[in-house]
Amino acid sequence: MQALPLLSPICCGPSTPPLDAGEASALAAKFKALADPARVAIVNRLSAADEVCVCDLNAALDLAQPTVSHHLRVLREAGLVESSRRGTWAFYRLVPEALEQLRGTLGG
Amino acid sequence: MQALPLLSPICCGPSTPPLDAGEASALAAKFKALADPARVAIVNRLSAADEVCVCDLNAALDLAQPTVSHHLRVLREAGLVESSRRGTWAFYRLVPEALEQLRGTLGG
DNA sequence: TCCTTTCATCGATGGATGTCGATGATGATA
DNA sequence: TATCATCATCGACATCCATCGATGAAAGGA
Repeated sequence: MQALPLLSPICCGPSTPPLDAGEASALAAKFKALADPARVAIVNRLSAADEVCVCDLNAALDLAQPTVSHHLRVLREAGLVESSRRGTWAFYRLVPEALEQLRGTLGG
Repeated sequence: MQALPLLSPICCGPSTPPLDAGEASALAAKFKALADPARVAIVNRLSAADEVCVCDLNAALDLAQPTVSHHLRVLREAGLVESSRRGTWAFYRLVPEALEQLRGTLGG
């Protein structure tokens, strides 16, 4: 996928078609992954360490374990985080490039 | 509101409380405003001009007029855009500081 | 005054989403 | 093997949200 500047003028005259629907949807999907307080909190915690055990998130988030698992899934499917298992534990970490791309989208 | 780095380590030990719930909600609310393809497309169009007439958005977006009005309201209440009326027409423009703050939130 | 245009609001509806208890899958341990 | 801990999935439920037709408000023109 190419760079997707929202603020850089890749368009528009008054009759120019809007941002390609597929690109708009893809971008919206990533923003949607950040559109929940619990997921913002998760990303915030992940940003402070290389990886974080799900058990720590469960302890920190004041939400039921299935709920945390659901939010992690949303973030994972959006490509913002990735996970790996070591033994019984699952560890999650950010995908910095994904956040950086989203950041680039916001201008600059 | 202070800077809200998601990627900058303002926290966390394993037992550190998560990002303040209020701040997480406020941030999530702004991301939620961008979590829809139509609103991404609107912001994209606004980013290409100082201001855009609602009539142009109606023409460009392939959505019913009340739907566009709804999305503009969401963006307005999130503080990402602002509007003014001149005669019969309403013009919308971005609030660059709001987008810039959101951008700062994503790291960098 | 009457009509048209522009835009916002209202009300209804179908679909998406957050939440959690129950259950399942997998690995560690005794 | 039996048990326990960790985490994902399932199913149900309540709430939120995108969408649109109908209507209202405000301004301009005939």
